[in-house]
Amino acid sequence: MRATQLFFPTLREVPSEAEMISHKLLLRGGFIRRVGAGIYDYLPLGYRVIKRIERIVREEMDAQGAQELLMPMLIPAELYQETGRWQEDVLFRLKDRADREYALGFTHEEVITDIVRRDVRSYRELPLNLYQIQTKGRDEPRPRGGVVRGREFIMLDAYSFDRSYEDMDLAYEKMRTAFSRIIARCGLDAIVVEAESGAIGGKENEEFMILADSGEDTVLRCANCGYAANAERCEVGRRDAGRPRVGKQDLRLVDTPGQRTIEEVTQFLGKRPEELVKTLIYKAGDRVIAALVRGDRDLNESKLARLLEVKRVEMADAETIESVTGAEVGFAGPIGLNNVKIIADWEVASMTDFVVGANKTDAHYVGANLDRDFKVDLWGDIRIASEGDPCPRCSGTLNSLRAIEIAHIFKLGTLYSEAMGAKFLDSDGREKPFVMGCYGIGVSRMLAAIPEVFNDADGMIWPISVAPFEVVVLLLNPEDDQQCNAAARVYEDLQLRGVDVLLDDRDERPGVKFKDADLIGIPIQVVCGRLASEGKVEVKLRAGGDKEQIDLGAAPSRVIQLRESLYQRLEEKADAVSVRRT
RNA sequence: CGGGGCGUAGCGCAGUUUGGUCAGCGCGCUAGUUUUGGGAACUAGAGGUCGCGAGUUCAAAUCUCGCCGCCCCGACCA
Repeated sequence: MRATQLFFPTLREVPSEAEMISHKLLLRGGFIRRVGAGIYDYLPLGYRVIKRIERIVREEMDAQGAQELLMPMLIPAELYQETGRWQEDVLFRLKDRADREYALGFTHEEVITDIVRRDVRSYRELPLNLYQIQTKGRDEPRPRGGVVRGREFIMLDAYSFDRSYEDMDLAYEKMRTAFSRIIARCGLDAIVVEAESGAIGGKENEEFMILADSGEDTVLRCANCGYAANAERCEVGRRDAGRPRVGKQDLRLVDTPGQRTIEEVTQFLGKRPEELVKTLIYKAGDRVIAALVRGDRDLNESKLARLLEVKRVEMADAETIESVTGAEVGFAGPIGLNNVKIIADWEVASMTDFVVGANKTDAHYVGANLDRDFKVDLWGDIRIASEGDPCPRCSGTLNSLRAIEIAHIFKLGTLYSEAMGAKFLDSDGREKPFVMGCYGIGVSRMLAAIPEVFNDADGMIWPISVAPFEVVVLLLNPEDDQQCNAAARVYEDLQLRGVDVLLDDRDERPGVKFKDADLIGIPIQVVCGRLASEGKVEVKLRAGGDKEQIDLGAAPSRVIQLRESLYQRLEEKADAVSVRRT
């Protein structure tokens, strides 16, 4: 491809819409443009990267025996209604001229299950793994970071169908391998963490996380044993619990007029947040409960819901809180709270002489102690894990890291097949629901995650496997015949040898070409400049290293050698992650 | 949905406090000349419903009200 034929509008200045590094660079490099909030164009360079990522995805999915198909993105309401997901608030809903309802597909469990329930009858047709690469629509509450979280995005979604949980586990492991290899071949290092399953459901699930300070997610990892989990899910180890020490202080009621928040109360009483116990009133199904965590901690609603064996819990409204506590919001406490169940985080068990709300407007208790002043009905791990917390698996501590979630895999079991009546006849002559798994990778998110990790002050640095071009030939002065001839020769030779090469033949000054080449991050650069008069060109890696001066005739072979070694490195990386456990 | 910020030429911004002297600057773009190893110089140009609507006023980018859009933080989230 000649640069004079290529549409890649680069920008010298960063559009003010961008905050994340990858977003700025993708805009500046002419890879993407914004159409609306969370809606983007993929310009030629960006789309080239997308296509190369998709190709890697297809190769690895096919290698694991998965088959590609394509489902609609316009989904009749009835399908989502079958499983109750028509209520999901991320759904983009629309109506046709006859007032029939549809949604844009946001994930396709119902659609794929519908395919399989119609046409798969026997265990002999299993296992089955079907995937698609498709644009999804989700009415995200807050799109972010350009193509990192769009309301429309390209995703690989795969679905496995098996006759048993054992077979599902095998399918899951295969997808785990495929995903690990895909991510490695794209040059990235992922850590696999335990996660919440959210709107997809199912029990076991893992996310593939790319470490990046700008990431939206927090991962906690134990350096000692390797346990890693999304902060939404992460368990907290229990230390020193179950043996409440006796406090020294008597219980005292103190006036705290208008002091409601932890910050206000600590300031007013001259205490630290760790000396308070927060009492949160929640609705769990039709019950109201009180949950206790240390003042500086956050409650994890998913953990609380699991402990109480309900689907979800939600904060009680002001009216409920007032009727339960007999006080205005901001003064709830466990003492004298008789008609609701009290659930406490393990950590509270080791606290003494703490501050709690008094269930009386404008008052708190100080010197509160367990058992003596109130009883806890149920203990559990109900807080959000954070930096420095004890590891739940060993004696180590957890470190907190920021990350971008690039993929998520789920063991669904029979969640969808039962809801939708998708059954097959097993070898024992019985009808059974399919045992399913589902697996997603954010393809367009990968377009952002890669330069988020690989960049420098001059721009992006694409791994060769996904680069928009493998090589760029910089013709510095298109009016110099020797330079032109050298550039044409290298360009044509590389093309003949199957290299994806861009020739910068634009009528621009050398500085512009160097800057653009660096910005768009093509991994191998060949410079045809002054040295052409001596029959030489320069070859350089974008990622760094010296410029090599090479005889014109030898240049294409040298480029191909470099190219092969770059691919080699990525292959080795993929092999390393696919043998390392699963 | 809560909090904060922004909206003036393709991009980045000044001007808004104190209404008039206000349609400006840099980059980019067009033409010409010179230039050609890290975002060239000069000359001459093109380009704007100042987000939209209503109002106040002799006069509105500037003041008032309403609306729309976008970004960031939080909530939420595959």
